[in-house]
Amino acid sequence: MITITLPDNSTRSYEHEVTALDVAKDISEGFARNVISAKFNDTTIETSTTLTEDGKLILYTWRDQEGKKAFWHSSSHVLAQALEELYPGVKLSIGPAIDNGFYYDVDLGEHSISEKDFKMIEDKMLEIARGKHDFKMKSVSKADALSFYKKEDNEYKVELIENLVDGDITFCDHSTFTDLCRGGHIPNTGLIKAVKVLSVAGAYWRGDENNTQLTRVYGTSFPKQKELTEYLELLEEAKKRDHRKLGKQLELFAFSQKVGQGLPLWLPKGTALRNRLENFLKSAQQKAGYEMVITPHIGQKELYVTSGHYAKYGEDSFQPIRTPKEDEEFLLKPMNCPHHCEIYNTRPWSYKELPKRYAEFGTVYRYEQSGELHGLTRVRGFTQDDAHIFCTPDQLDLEFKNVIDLVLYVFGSLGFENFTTQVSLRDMETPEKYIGSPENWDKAEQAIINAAEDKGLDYVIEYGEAAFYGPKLDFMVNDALGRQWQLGTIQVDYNLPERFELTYKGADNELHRPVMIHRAPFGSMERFVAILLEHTAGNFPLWLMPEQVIILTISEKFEKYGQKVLNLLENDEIRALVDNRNETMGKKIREAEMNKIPFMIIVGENEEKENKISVRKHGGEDLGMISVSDFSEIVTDEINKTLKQFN
RNA sequence: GCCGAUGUAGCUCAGCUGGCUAGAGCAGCUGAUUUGUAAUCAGCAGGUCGUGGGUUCGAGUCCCUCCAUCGGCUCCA
Repeated sequence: MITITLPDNSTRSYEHEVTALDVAKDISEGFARNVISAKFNDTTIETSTTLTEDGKLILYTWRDQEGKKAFWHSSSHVLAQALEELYPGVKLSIGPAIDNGFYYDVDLGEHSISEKDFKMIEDKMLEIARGKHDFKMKSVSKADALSFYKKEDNEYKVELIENLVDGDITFCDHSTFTDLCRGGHIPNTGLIKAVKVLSVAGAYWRGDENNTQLTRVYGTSFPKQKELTEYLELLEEAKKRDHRKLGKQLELFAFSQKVGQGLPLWLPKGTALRNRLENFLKSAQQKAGYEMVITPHIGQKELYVTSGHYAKYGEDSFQPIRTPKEDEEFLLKPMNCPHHCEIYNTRPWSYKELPKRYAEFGTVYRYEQSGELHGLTRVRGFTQDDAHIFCTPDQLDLEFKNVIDLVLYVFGSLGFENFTTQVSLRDMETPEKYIGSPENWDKAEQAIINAAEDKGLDYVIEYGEAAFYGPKLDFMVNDALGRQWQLGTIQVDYNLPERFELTYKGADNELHRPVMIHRAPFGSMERFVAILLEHTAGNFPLWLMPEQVIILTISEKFEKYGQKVLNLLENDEIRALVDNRNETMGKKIREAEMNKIPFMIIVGENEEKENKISVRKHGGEDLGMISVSDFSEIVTDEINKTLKQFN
């Protein structure tokens, strides 16, 4: 007699042992047909797995994330089989499910795959899928598993198996194909009705660039052709929100081969937008007790030797600038903190004067590897909305929490609701990557976790993601294609204060070390604007829009009236321009729509006669004929709705 | 940096297996039109086909170098 508990806490008892699928059938035949994977007592199992003891069973369909995972994991097996058949001698390594599909890393040996081959791979996969082969798990001894892959001369699988415990090793078979596998499959290959090979890329074995580079084949699959088509359409839609495309279209920023790669040029409209963002943060920071500072773009090499940056990045960075003087070297600043430390050091401080909060929109230069550059999200010259807070250890907790509030205020004002917070800690396995004492690291890491807890943030901990001088609390936001980017960051640092010998006089009349918080709510102006573009598709909050209103004259005869309206709007600090070109209304509206201008004002004979304006919102909504002052009120209200004051 | 792909006018794209002065739409300029809610009409101008080299009687098209861009990997102070 075994008792199975379902997610709704209902239970079902059976005289004999049953499979997960049997339980599904017991619930309903229709449901059972849709069940593609299962978990038993929090362990992923096959739907065909026999349950021999009491426990909690969760059954998944395609609608569940776990179901999709099993579906795509199974699809990666099919991909691997197709690759084995098409490219004899191929060596398999790993092939997991990912967010929207799966990949398989393979060593192709002599072969190579390019886009031309995708169709052939897809056809082969579908051919295998149509065979409706069952996925069957079997236990294998470590010795047998090793000899299986040694026979195939597959050093990757051998390495994987060598790290596994004998007794825990399982293979999965379907059709003529066998793979080392932990399990979690759909019942058979026949459920896979639509497949798409999306791209090929190089990927280092075990993610280490010193290892062989394998070929990674990305794909996705669906139980229905229609769902694949919809997914591909979604990808096309996302491309339209690509900040690189919108940035060009809306004339916000540009790149020039002559200037150099990764060095963005901010165009007038982009600069207007960026300045507005900066002013927004400046005013919040002023209220939060920050003081603005300005520091040079270069600093003596010695400055970065002191900070530790030179030892860490010197070789792989922009090389020192030489001067006519022997042995004199300057570095383009890769960050602002050393400069701010030296500002702190210009005079002695009493604990009564702390915290000091130095803020600077500081432009920094980092020699990112060429393959990593990406639009405005990863560049070689960028401006951080940087600040460094120097405080006593007692003040750290409150200061850190206040910074969290500031970041949340910034994100809220810009409509970022779907962000995730990540506590980035050091990797204990590789202490050589970090500077500073373990005690200080412990303190800093604990301070961040405490603050995140107190603020009720829903955070994930990532080990090995810390900066080399300290742990971080990062605010992550996705771009249009779902790639995750770090925007806001807050970091606790006990190390630079030591390296720069920062001190303050305590109540005990002794010198003490301050603690330092590095923080940047936007992260960088470049990346922030990029992600904001992708989120809003260029329809920024009204207060940020470079152009809020465009006045369209019906014909050139109404230019005077258009100018009059413009002046009235300017008096109310509304940013407007007049389109008095000799073009049709249809064309002017079309262009204003494409330029994403939030409000279009149409002026002609009727409006002039009644001393009013006709208003059309971006997107087509008609607000009818109203007075300029009523319109100003509408604009002001909308701005006040999104732009709250910080306090 | 590594793997794979791409690079034709300001923008978006055609140009088949190498063959006569490289095409289109939009944008620009000129003129006509004076316009009522997503493209008025006509004309003109605009490209040493990313760069440098090679193969060939002949290269936008084939090969190599470099540069830039795109998708990944690694990296991300």
